Amino acid sequence: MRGDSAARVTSHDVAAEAGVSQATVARVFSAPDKVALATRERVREAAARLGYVPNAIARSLKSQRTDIVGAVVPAKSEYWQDVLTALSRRLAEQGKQLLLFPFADADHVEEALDSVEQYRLDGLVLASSTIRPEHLVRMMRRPNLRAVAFNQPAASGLLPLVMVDNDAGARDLAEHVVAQGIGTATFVGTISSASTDQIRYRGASSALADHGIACPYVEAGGFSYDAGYKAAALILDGADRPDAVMGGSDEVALGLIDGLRTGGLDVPGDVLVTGFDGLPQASWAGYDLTTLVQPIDVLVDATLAIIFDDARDAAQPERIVPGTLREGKTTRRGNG
Amino acid sequence: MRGDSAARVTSHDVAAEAGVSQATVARVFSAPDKVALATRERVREAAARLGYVPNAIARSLKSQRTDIVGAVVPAKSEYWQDVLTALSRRLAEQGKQLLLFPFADADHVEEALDSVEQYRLDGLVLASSTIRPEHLVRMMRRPNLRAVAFNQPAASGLLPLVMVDNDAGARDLAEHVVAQGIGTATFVGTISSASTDQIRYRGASSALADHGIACPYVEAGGFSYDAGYKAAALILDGADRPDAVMGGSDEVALGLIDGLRTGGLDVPGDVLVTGFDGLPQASWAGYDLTTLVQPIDVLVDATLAIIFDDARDAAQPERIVPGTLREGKTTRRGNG
DNA sequence: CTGGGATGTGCTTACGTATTCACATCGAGC
DNA sequence: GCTCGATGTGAATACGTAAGCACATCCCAG
Repeated sequence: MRGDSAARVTSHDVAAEAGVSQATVARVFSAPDKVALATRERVREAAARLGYVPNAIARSLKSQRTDIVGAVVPAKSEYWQDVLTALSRRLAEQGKQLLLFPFADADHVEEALDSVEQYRLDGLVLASSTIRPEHLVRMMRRPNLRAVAFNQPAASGLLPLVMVDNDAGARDLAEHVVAQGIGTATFVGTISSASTDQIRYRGASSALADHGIACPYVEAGGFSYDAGYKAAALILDGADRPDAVMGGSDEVALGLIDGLRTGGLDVPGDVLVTGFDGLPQASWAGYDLTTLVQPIDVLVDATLAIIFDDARDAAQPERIVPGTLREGKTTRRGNG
Repeated sequence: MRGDSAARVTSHDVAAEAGVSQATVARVFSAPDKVALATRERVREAAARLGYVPNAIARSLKSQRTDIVGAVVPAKSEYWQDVLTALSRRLAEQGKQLLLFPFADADHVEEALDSVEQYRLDGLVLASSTIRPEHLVRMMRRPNLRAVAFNQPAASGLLPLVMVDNDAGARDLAEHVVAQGIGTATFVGTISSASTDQIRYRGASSALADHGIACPYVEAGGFSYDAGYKAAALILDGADRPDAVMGGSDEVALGLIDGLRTGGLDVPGDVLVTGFDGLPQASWAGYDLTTLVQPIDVLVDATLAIIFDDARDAAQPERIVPGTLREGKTTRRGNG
């Protein structure tokens, strides 16, 4: 009466128990309508009695489909955690799973991709604008793997691409702060080599330029709250303090707000602040940040559509989805 | 010259290219030291030429090991996202992967577990105190699957268990606020049926009782910032406002702070607030929350040790790890 | 020289399933 | 009563790898 009674039950065992062939058992679980009702029930009962569960590994080997989508993402990031949550939820609805390949920094992407290639995934989401082009090209070359670049402008032309309209979003934010009547502005980017960062800065600075406002670029050096917090010192120490500070991401912007406030400035009284992404935290009452909200569900759906739609011969799709301006109190001048 | 040149390269192809047997190719990739140096290099070169990558699916089928650990977690939660980040990072270091089984609410756990059983995972982390005992028992019964309950006191005796010392942590927080000289307190729990919530409340209220302070329980109704924010109204509307509010989790506590401040109270001037978990956001300067920091890396290591250590016959391990009190300004009375 | 352990490689099989092919059965139409 | 299509089932095979076993070779102690 040891606990190993249920050890390793296979479709063969069920077949013996039900008095049918293994092929019939397999059909009951993968194409039930091809089996007569009476047989089907007999098999189902036998399976239940034995505690049989189909082996997904063996199925994958045979069918060449894993029902698993991989995601290569930075290990630490609020934004990507939100994306992954949405992605895995949507996959679960389709009976598929998400396999995570986190990387600590750009130098470790290589290792993550090594792992990716071993699993024969149905699809791969390449996240983070810090993944280098050579990595993208490598994934492009893998047969039978649909890789999609997510919010990664640099992938344009190399891989199917899904992203929010960073340029338009940055312009919207810039126009919004201009409408508040600012005279000077500074853009605090995340990491200047990131392609999203570049586009956002270009969009914002060019929109500001249209109104005759210059917009120097300051690099926070990371995508994090801490990077933003520290970058606030650069603003505080600067010769002339800008009327508005545009953060390259919400995380940086939230750090900026706290850094500026710690330095004695009032936000939005002394300085307006904007973010980008639309994190949940940006809506927290303590911040109520003006930001560009990414429609994550739409982006995720578009990504999965590219992975699973059978239009294999279609040209490289490129889906650019507009974001939504969220007006918070960090750009509300005065209290009236 | 179509792109399918590299389609489906197997160890047999490499064997042919290198003039050896398939077995030798397999050995080169799984036990290199069993192959003569010259042969090894010849095989490696042939593999590189053909773009061969070992098939993890086939390997798993043969070796009965997937090198994949699953995690059943609530889809939306800051805390669990932090845990998953730590877990996946540590797994990646060991060349293993994390497969995500998120569930929207307790009613959908069943479906997640159905999926879990199909993949022959090396181990499973059962998260969230909202998973019901019957689910735990079900996983306990699966052969060849090491399931570990993570921060889920209710699993005690059913499954190996790893958790922070919720009771001691809650007591520490209570003692700390008592030391600030409070006279009354209220505990705002997350969901009263959650076992962590019960232990934390009991620990806090019993420590307070030792000092003659009563501690009513209020349920926020969720694990989120929003739940905490709304619960603040209950405090504000209450007959006599407590000197201290202890949140059942950091997320709830952060919501509480903003809710109380929106209601016109000063934190910590009018009310002290504590949390529990030690989220990164709790350290943000805008909040600087006093909380109990969970040593997530330690918990994760303990979890993986249970999954991968071969002491299969050992009694159900139960690792209870102490947390650390983090003193922030939300319990710092006065400014001197 | 010879016997025996060490080393390196090939042959073969098994992991558990999905699917093709063949075959048996059955009902309907002439 | 016989043929034909439809339906249900079984036998056999393939997916790509790991590993046990057998065997050949080589080196060194006797």
